[in-house]
Amino acid sequence: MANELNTRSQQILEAIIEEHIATAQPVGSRAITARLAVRLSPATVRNVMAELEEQGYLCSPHTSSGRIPTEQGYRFYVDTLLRVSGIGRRQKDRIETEYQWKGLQMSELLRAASKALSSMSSYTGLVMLPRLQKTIFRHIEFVKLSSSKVLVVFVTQSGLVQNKLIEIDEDLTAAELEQITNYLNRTMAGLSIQAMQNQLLSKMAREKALYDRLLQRAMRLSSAAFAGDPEGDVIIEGTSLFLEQPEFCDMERMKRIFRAFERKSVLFELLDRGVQGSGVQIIIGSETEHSEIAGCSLIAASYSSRSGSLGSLGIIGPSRMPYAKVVPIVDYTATLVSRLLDNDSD
Amino acid sequence: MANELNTRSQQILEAIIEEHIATAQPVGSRAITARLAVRLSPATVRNVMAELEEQGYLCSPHTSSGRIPTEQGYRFYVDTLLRVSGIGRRQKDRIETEYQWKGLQMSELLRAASKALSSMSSYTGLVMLPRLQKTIFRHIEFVKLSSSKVLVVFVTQSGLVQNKLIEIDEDLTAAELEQITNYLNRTMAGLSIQAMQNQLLSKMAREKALYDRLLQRAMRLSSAAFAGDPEGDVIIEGTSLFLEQPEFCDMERMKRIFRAFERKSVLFELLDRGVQGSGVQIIIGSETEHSEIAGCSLIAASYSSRSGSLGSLGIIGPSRMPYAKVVPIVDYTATLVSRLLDNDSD
DNA sequence: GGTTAGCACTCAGGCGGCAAGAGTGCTAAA
DNA sequence: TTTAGCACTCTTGCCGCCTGAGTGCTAACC
Repeated sequence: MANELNTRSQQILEAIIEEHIATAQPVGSRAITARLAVRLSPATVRNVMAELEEQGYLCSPHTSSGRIPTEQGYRFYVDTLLRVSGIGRRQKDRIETEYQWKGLQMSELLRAASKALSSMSSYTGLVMLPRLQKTIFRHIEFVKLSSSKVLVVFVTQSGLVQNKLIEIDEDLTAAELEQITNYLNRTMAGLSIQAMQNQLLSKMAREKALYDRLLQRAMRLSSAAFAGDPEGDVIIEGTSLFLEQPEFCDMERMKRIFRAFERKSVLFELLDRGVQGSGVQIIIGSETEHSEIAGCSLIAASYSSRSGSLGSLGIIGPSRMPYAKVVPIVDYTATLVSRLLDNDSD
Repeated sequence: MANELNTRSQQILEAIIEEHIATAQPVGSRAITARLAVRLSPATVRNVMAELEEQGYLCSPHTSSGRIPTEQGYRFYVDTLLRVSGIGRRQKDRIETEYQWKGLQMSELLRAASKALSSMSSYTGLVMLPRLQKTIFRHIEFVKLSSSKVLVVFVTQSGLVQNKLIEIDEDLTAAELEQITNYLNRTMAGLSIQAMQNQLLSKMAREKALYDRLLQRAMRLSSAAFAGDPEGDVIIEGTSLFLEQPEFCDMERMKRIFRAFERKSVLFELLDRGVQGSGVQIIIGSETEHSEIAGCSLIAASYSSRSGSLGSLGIIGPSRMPYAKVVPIVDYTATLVSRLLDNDSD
């Protein structure tokens, strides 16, 4: 099978996909002739469509209805036909002015980003919280709440604030806590949480009978503080927009999707894939490898701060999605978030 | 119109409502005769049903289909027919063992409660976060992040941890911050956040030209810290369960409900009504005064800690809801949460 | 007077047939 | 290689029909 598509086939495929994106209906040969720059008869278009179906780019829901793109079709479209322009000035302005970005804590900033993604794109916005493990330690503080409870607050380089309640079995004076605080802040600043944990553990192992009682306590306290990094969280906004999509009028499918949203782990895993890569990543349909969200696509881009890549954000919607419109939104939001986090981290 | 219902009418109304709750279908006279303890003919039941319709407790979707309860019907059922038993041992055990309740911070605890409510009831679980204003101040801590940024962490009596980033225009040394911290913790402990704010404001006004420069700074810093209590948040779990309800097969309605969930303010307002009251409150249909969630009912109970009522929690679902099963779940969860918060606050 | 049997009536929902419309595949001509 | 023409397919909406569930009413019954 000659898998090369000539220019005309590509143009027709593009027209079909864009028409389908616009109408959500199977598209017939006639509609394409109207869309195409060159003048072609429906019959010719039909011949090409038959080829495209042969080659797996299209399929028809039943004999004699129009064609709809397959996943392979979308993939080809996204990879080679899609021309992504930069984001428009007006959209850029809208993102920047419609949301309050300044003076937010990281978690609020990320929520605002998710909302912005959703409302700008009319799809569901997703932002994964940074994996704590990978973030850079900046500051720790212990707040004694009672004789057996201590609140640990730590702040990462990029401004993520995490707090955790830990139980202690021995009473510590405020002065001792302060000493421990100072020790940790002095020795651990600049390390990633992961490196810090490793260091703490190895120190504890190495110096089992730790001569310095205070140090010993510091070790124990802080390793308790960092134990159990909560599994990745995802901020989801605009789920109701999913219900707007005509292709999800099937309640059963809708239920599966919403259940996946609730569990979040699926979405986290998908977004996590986008963290490494640069630029906008597009995952189409079964490429997600999760049948719950069959027929959905995810557009993701990673955001970072000076200290490196932190996580990724994006949107999820039906595979029939106006990629040309949506990709710049995701792209710009990611860079905006990165920029804001950089500003915040000093 | 003699609005008094005699015993038999009540029994029949009860049977109709319970049958409808079980089947989600309009119920006919025949089905009722089977359900009823006393032996009655369908014709008799029909007569009574006609009366009940006359009086506004029932209505029929169209001539010659069974009857369904009106809101007034549900209201009567809930007020006078419903016999709520205590929670069963098995359910109690399930709530307590299926979730990790110990050693959680308040926000995690409340999320666990929302999940538990949802999974126990098979409806959507709701928990409102305490209004910060009403909670009792316990401890404040300032963490200096840079020359212009300070992280304020404060803890309430019941263990709610709140942090906020504030910008400062003058540099403060660590020692100064500590002095301010100590001052605030000493003078403000035990006050409600609201009282504290008032006190701060009045102090600032009274002593405009404050002689003590440090005190002046303390005032400014802390009033910035407490400014802008975020409007009430609600933890929602199990929204996908809403899709399971046969009465919401209508996409339009579903969309409206999900939009309300996203905005949260509607739910917060409803839960807030439940804060004052004691015991379980039931809000049915249009009593919610929000058309977006027409046909829904909310079951709520307030939770509290030693320092007083904090907020409320509950579930939301279609008005056709097994109240007898659901009310004890909400009730028990509220007392469980209250108990756990009490344990935590020492 | 309350209760019941009987009966006519109503209405939703399912099913089959029918026509229209959209779209295809194929063939033959340009 | 493209196109016009044509037969064919399949969905969709519509109409009418029937069935079943359920009602309201009336008249008989206890």
